[in-house]
Order: sequence, then structure tokens, then C-alpha cells
Amino acid sequence: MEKSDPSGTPARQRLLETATRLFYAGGIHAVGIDRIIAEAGVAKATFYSHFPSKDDLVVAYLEDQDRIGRAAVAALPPQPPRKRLAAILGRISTAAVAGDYRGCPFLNAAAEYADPASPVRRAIDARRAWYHGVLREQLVADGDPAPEVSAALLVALSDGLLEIAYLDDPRSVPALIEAALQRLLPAR
Amino acid sequence: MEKSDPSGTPARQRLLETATRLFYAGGIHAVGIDRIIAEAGVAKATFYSHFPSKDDLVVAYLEDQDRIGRAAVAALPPQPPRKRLAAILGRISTAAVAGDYRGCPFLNAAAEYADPASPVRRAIDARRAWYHGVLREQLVADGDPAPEVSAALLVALSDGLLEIAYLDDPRSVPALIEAALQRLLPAR
DNA sequence: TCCTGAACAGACAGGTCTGTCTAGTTGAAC
DNA sequence: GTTCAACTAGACAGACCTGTCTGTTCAGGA
Repeated sequence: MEKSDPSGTPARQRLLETATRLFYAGGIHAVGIDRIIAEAGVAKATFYSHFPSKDDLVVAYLEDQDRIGRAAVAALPPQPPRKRLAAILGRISTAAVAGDYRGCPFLNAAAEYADPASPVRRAIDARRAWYHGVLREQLVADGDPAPEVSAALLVALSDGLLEIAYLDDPRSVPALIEAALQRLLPAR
Repeated sequence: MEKSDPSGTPARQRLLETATRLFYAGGIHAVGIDRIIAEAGVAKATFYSHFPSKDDLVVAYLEDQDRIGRAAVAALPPQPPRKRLAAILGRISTAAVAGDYRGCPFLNAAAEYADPASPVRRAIDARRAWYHGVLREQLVADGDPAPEVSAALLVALSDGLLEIAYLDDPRSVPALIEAALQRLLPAR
């Protein structure tokens, strides 16, 4: 899990950082407000002055992770589309080999929020639409004959590799990414 | 979600069927014992005489789903490996187009159980190992030059397509499966 | 007829959950 | 020095959680 940048008031920032750590490691419903405020060293009233409800904190947590991911992709150096795709997918390897990897925060949150109209699910939708769009854009630039299908396949591959990194063997992920790109993208 | 076959005592069966429906639709932590026994029409003492704890019920739920999946694959008609692979992956389409699809029960449960040593996670591990093995077996029979890598890629694809069916557009899944098989398996 | 076993209803304990509230403290700007 | 905003501590309400317990009902077999 990546760190967020220090923005907002100290109390809000501590709350968001603590919530990020605990939600990611333990799941959302399994972590209570009391534990978050205790570990953040923040009074309950202060918490509820920053976040009207726990779900608002959950949305803030996901939006923060989304922002971090977008910034990382935006910061990639200029490179040809195919290398850029490899770099984007390569972020999965980076996450996988880091200790305490617990899967994709968005997929994990989606498992806990069944209502597709909830703000949490909307935040997840936004993330997925962005990711699909980024991949499609690179595929178009690469001259892929079916960028829409290829993008969806790469989204599925990304989701699945994140699960493999969490549930199976993280060390297998880098080789799988390489093989997947070689097989899914048209031969050059 | 598929129905389980009627086994065990009526009370136990009703509990398992109700739990399956509620856990799958609403998530595991979000559904309490009280609700399960109320909708199953079973007394609390009866519940705890069949399942020592809620987690035992969760494990039974997952093992039941696992058993159903294995039976469905075992019941496939004899056919060449590549067709069999298409039939196995095709089960994702079937699930996706069914109403009230809420994703993969195993991936959803994994998101809620962070401890890899828990019985729930062990049940998930068993399922994933079985699925990987089934795919690898067919790939070997098909003469795939790298069955281990191909099997892992198909596992990842399956996981990802289940997420796409849940979070994005279920109707896109059948075409994606066809495209994935065509691209991932060596040209014939 | 009596006994056994399975299921019933529902109270209860002890804890946790979210969210609200009161009251006091700090620190900086003016 | 006063004011004001942000913070702290912690009690409280009301709901829900898992799990235990007591006692009842009822069918089937010895």
C-alpha cells in the first residue's frame, strides 16, 4: 500500500492514513471507528467533524488510493505505447512483492459493498473506468486492431493477477505479466 | 448462485441454503446469525448444534459452492481439451448473465478474511488449487508448451472476468472469453 | 407408556457497532 | 486579554453482534 501525501489538517490526515492501513489490512466492516480513532490518536468528535459517517471515510480512503494510482501513471516517463503498457501492468508486480500485500483495495471493497448505487461502489466504478480508459488509449496509440477488447482483457488480467498475488504466489506475477502482454498484444 | 443438493437434515439444509443466499448477496460480515436463523426458520440452539460457530457455517458455504463447481466440471461431456477449456471458462458467462450476480463467492470471501491461516482461506486455497489443476491438465492434454504459465494466465483471466461480470458489463464477458482463449492458447 | 432426540421459542450475557453529546483544553490571531 | 476554531476525553444511546442457556413441543421406537 502506498503512502498518501500530507494534505489536509493533521487530524484528518492521521485519520485517513490510519484508516487506509487498517481497512486495507483487515477489511472494512471488520474495522470499527473506535479502533481507527484510538490508533490515530484523535477524539471521536473530531472524527465526525471531518467525516459525517464511516462510509464517507471509506470513500475518502478509496478516492485517495485512486488519486495515488493516477499520479503514478501520470508520472511515467515518455515512452512508446507498448512499453508504457508494460510499465502500467508492472505496477502490479511492484505491489505484489511488497510485504503485507492484501490484494486490490477496490476489489476488496467491492466485495463488501453489494449496493451498486452506493458512493463506495461509485468510487470503484470511477477507478475502473479510468484504468480501462488509460489502457485503451495506449492500445489505440499502439495501433491495436481491437483496442476495446484488448483493454477489457488487460483489465481482467490485471484484476486476476492482483488476486494471484494476494492468494497464490506473488513471485509468479512478473513472469505472468510478461507472458500475458506477449500473448495478448498483436505480434510486432 | 447455484442451488445445493438436498443433503443433511432439513434444518441444516435450510440453514446452509439461507446462509448461501444471504452471504453471497450481502457479504459475510454484513449478515448476522440472527438474520440467517430467522429467514431459515430455525432456532438459535439448533443452529449452534449444527455449526459450532459462524465461521464453520462460512466454511460449509464455501465448501458447498466448491463441491457444486467441481461436480459441474466433472459432468462435462467428453470432448477435446480445447473445447473442454472453452466449456470450463464458459461457466463464467453462465454465471454472469444470471440475475443478481455478485461476483465470485471465493474472491469475495477472501476480501473479508485477511488471515491466510484461517479455515475460510484454506477452503479458498483448495478451490483455487483445484481450478488451476483442472486447467493445467487440459493444457497438457492439448500439448501446450508451457502449461503452468498458461494455466496461471487462465486462472487470472477467470478471476478478472468474474470481476468484470460483477463490476462492469456482464454482457461483454462471452466475447471476451472467446478472444482470450484465441489469444492465450497457441495457434492451432 | 415412557424415553429419546431433534427442533422449537426466546431470554440473556457480554461485547461491539455507529453516531451524538457535554465539557474542557490548547493555541494563535487580533 | 479576548475570541474563536480545532482539538481532547469520555459518557451515553440504541442497535446489533456471537454464543449460551432454560424450558417446551412433538414424533417415533422400545
